[in-house]
Amino acid sequence: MKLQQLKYLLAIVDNGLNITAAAERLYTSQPGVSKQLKLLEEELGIQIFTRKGKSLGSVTAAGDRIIERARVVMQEVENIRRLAADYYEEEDGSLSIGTTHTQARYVLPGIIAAFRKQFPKIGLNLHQGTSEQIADMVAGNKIDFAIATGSQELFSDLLLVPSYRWDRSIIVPRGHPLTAIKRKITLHDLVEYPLVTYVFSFNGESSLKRAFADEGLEANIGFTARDADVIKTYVRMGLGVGIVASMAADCSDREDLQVIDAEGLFPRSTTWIGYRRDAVMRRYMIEFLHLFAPHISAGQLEELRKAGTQEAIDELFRNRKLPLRGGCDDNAIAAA
Amino acid sequence: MKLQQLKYLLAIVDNGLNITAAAERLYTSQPGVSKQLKLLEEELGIQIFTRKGKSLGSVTAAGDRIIERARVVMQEVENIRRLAADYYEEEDGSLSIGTTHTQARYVLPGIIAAFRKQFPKIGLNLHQGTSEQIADMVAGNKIDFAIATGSQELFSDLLLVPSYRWDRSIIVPRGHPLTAIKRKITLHDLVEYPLVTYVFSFNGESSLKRAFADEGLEANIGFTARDADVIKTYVRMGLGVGIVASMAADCSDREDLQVIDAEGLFPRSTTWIGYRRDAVMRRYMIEFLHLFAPHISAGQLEELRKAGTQEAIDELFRNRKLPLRGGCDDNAIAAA
DNA sequence: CGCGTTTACGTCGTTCGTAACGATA
DNA sequence: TATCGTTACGAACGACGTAAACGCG
Repeated sequence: MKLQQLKYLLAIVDNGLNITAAAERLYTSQPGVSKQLKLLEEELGIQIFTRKGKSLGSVTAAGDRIIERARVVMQEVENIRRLAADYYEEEDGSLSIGTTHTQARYVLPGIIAAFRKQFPKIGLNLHQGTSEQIADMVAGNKIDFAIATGSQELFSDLLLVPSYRWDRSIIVPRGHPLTAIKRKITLHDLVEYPLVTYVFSFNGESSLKRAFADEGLEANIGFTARDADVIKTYVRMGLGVGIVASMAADCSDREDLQVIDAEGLFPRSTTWIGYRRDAVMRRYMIEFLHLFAPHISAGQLEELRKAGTQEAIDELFRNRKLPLRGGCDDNAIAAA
Repeated sequence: MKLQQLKYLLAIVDNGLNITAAAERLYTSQPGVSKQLKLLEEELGIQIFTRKGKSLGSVTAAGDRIIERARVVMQEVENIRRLAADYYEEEDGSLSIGTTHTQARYVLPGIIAAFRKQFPKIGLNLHQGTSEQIADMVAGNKIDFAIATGSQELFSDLLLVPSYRWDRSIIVPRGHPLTAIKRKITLHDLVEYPLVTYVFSFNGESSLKRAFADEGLEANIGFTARDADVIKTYVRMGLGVGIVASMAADCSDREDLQVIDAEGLFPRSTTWIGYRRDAVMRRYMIEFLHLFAPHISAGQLEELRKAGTQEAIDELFRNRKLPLRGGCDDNAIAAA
């Protein structure tokens, strides 16, 4: 058995049991891949795939379990490489992050700037998508870190570190009637206007709807969009009252928009950062984690590295107060 | 990186950083091993070992972590082989068991006979030793199953399945004064005579001593030995009153010895069988587990296989009554 | 000088890519 | 006939073993 054979095997699986496609992905010849698969199957004495004529049909039961193990092997081999690169003080490497628009646009810029400064030679890839899409990236081993809010159930392969909490903010054009209200805004005030907010994801971003329902009200959702920038555009056009994550209520918006704090109106959300439980983290990855969640001490980071189970992490953060992220000011601080 | 390089690396480590010895163990030439190590270090860009002149001095910090990972890789490769062999219905394989004398001599014979009958072509290796020695066998990956009583703390690498419980028996030569006592024997009766029993292992077989101490008595330990056969020999010679595991109070002894039940006099012991948490079990291994612990149903065996944590197993057996193993009769039944 | 490692080198087995062939829809 | 996998074969590469050199105690 050779590592290459396992690599080829996984490539075949990940390319829909198409050897030709796998060979291309591997930058090698198709007969070579075919032959190595055959050798592997011969050595093991079993069929990993069923054959339909000459083509590969499906994965056998034995194949399934072997593929599972092969992935562990390749992951550990990758871990050995990472360990070595890290001890070598290798300045080579790359960091791939899967996250949502809000994080990518409003939270990460400052953090990434700091990271860049510290590790100028480390490549950075920002993959943007919905929670579901990020989960797919995790499954395909495309990203080192996932950053999202809620949807924890989609990420059972990852260890999730709660990072900060946030409220929503209400944004309206300057001079909007809501700005004339001197007392704290209530949900009753809001139902008077069409709301412009995020598209509800499949899992349950409907916490917004529920907040209204809990007071016996029905929200008047006028328009939903995937990201805060789009929402703001439509708010500027007078389509309604925007409700976005506070982080998205940027300083620069305040020229033509007014931001109204909505603390307490809606449940607080928690944003987490997750990493594969079985992957070794290189130094720069731990540093990134630290930049993103600076409330975690170096000692705790070390504990996290060893933890290995979500329960251990949850225990670490039980009764722990997470930082609260607001808009304008926080981002200014982070960028400095 | 090649699997062979990792294999060589581990062989070097397991042979005290002696490349020559490692090469012999691997049935290959010494320069070959040396070269592959060098190639691996070159590829990784780090030193795994420090050098004292030309000899290997010690393992570097990076090396330590790499070796750890390499062991996982090799274990998973072995697992792939096992899976394949199992699906192939391969009748090849071997089963190595590490256990104590009492099990090897009095409990396992019947079980192994049954196993042999079912899997005549599977090689069987019985390694006998103290708990500590068995723990070493586990560390060196020499055995598939460990069977012992107590000393759980030595086997954190294994998943331990509680299998049965047992009491001690008192054995005396025929006509011994103790046999004249018609009521149930008490510890007070026993302190009158020198006792012949097991050597106390380091961890705490002193449960026997404690049983006496709890009643304010001091046992008169006349002689200790490692196994019941030796103890019985000395009891026959009239050196004292023997206290052994009930399983060791064999039918055949009853010609010249008398066995007195000591149930309740001493705390009950639990014998467990353990296996590596990260190793795939072949079918015959699961079958052996079933033979040894027949109170576990097929469904539970499947659960055990998936469990992976000691907590899950403990949960499975919480409030579960384990079989109680006596002497003569039980063994006769098992052998049948 | 003995022990253990590395270097050198010839041999042999393996892998790889190209090209041709076979099978399937 | 287009697509995909296998077989065939020569070239290049890599692993292995022997022999010899090197370094350390």
